[in-house]
Amino acid sequence: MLELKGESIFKSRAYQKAARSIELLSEDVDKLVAEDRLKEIPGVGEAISKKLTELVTTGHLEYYEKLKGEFPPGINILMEIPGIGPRTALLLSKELGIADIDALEKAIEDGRVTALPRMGEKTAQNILHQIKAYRKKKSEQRVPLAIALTAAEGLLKEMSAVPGLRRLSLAGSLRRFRDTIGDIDMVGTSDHPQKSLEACIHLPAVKELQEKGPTKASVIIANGLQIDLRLVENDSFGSALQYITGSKQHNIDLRTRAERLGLSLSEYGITDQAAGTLEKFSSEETFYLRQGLDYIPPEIREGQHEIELAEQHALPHLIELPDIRGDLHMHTDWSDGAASLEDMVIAARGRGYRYVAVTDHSPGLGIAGGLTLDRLRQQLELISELNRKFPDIRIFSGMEVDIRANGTLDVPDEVLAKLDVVIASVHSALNQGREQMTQRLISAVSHPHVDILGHPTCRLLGEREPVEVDMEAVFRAALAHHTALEINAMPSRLDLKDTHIYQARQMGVKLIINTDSHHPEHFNFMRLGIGIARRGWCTAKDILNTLQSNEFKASLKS
DNA sequence: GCCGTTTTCGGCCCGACTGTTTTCAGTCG
Repeated sequence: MLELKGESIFKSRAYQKAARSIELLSEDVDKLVAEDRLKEIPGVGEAISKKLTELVTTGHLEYYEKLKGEFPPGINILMEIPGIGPRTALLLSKELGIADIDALEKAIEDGRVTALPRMGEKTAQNILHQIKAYRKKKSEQRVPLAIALTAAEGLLKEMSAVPGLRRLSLAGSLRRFRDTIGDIDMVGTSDHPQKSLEACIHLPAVKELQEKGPTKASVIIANGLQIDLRLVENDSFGSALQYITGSKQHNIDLRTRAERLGLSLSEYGITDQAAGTLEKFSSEETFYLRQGLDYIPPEIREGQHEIELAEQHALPHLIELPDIRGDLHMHTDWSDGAASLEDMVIAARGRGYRYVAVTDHSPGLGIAGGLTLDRLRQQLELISELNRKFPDIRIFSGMEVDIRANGTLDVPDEVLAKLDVVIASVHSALNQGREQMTQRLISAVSHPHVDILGHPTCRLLGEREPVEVDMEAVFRAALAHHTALEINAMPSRLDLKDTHIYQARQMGVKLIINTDSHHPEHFNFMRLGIGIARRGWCTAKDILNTLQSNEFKASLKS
């Protein structure tokens, strides 16, 4: 609305910057308001801090309501259509009185839109097309990371056969391992960019062409995902990959800093502004190095304080997949898993793990074939037997115990005491209020036999919102009782999420990355867990299952 | 509206693609 009003573009940009900072915050805004610390948020100054305070304390913002009153209704809705920005929205509203998408569709169909200045037939048809896509997309929204990753890797394979293509990499939010993905960005180099691009848009996977220029094309693939492909000269691959990987805020911070050094950054390289010369970079490492910065891993390029630390050579060494020595959450055909206990152990062993925990469901989850205590005793015998059979991997006994609505566990203490690893998780009564849920999780992590809190917020990406809970209070309790919090790497969960991981790690809470495997193939999910742990700035020492077997056992509470 | 080893005023990342005009505005990432 500020843009429509003709206010300085930098004013609306300031609000956007502040909004992004708040999204990345690991603390509650409410808390910062209460403690009068809003101005610590980058991009929040006097004015925005006042407005945030009003919004948080009253649930209402006078400034916003007043602003809204100055415009015809529906302008914001029009701007949700790709291709319609503030100028076009205002034009449509002022000239034709259009206030919603249906009216816009009608106006295009009867030719009123084409009659406007700078609006031709093609523009009108494009908007019509975008309206259809928008209506479809509204129900789909962003796609979970794993789905986009699988699609992207399939596509990379197909593209490796395209003639002329040399280097090719994923970029954008997918490369940064964000938990949900809007579209898939790729960067490549080619000896014949035009020809290669042409070949790419005709790949079997491509369903629809969005746009295509000499160096860039956008297509839609079969599952509805949009792919943006950019081709550059081989010499510029490093700067292009960096630029397209983002994030937006990271790039703005980087370029602002470069400006002070007399340098101008673009996807083509670095221009020395005094000399007017362009220097090209074929790798990201040299691109960062030229600016006096250490290499910054994609997962933490979010415009927090990564540039400052890269400048001081003080970035942490983030955890990597080979650091993981065991997986402590899996299900077998004793409950709802798909494979036998032995096959699951063999799969874990095949990945080079030194230890695993067998954690089938407890009796409370009848629906998931939860183990009766009698069956558990039988399983413990089998585990002893397999421990003798496979001396090169330690098999811990365990259970994923259900946290009842009142915070108690559905397995007696004397049984839990016999197990090596106890995970406690919420599976029911997910709609409890914040107070009650917080108390429930605190009871669980405070329990003397609970080693790990499983999938703490119970979210399912694109399906179910996280439970209402004061995570910081849960972190404090976990810290006090030496209970680890799980980073559940199942594609649909990724729970804890990145900002929670960041906060928990800073507080000193121990974390553990588990796949919650129900099938031997599921152990592959570990790399997703690693990705979001890296987004939370985790090093190997922040994650318990990087420890050696004996050290790991010793680190557990029980 | 924010922010400061150039600054409390005057800057604010930079370029591609489309469509409609004939040199560029609007939008997007």
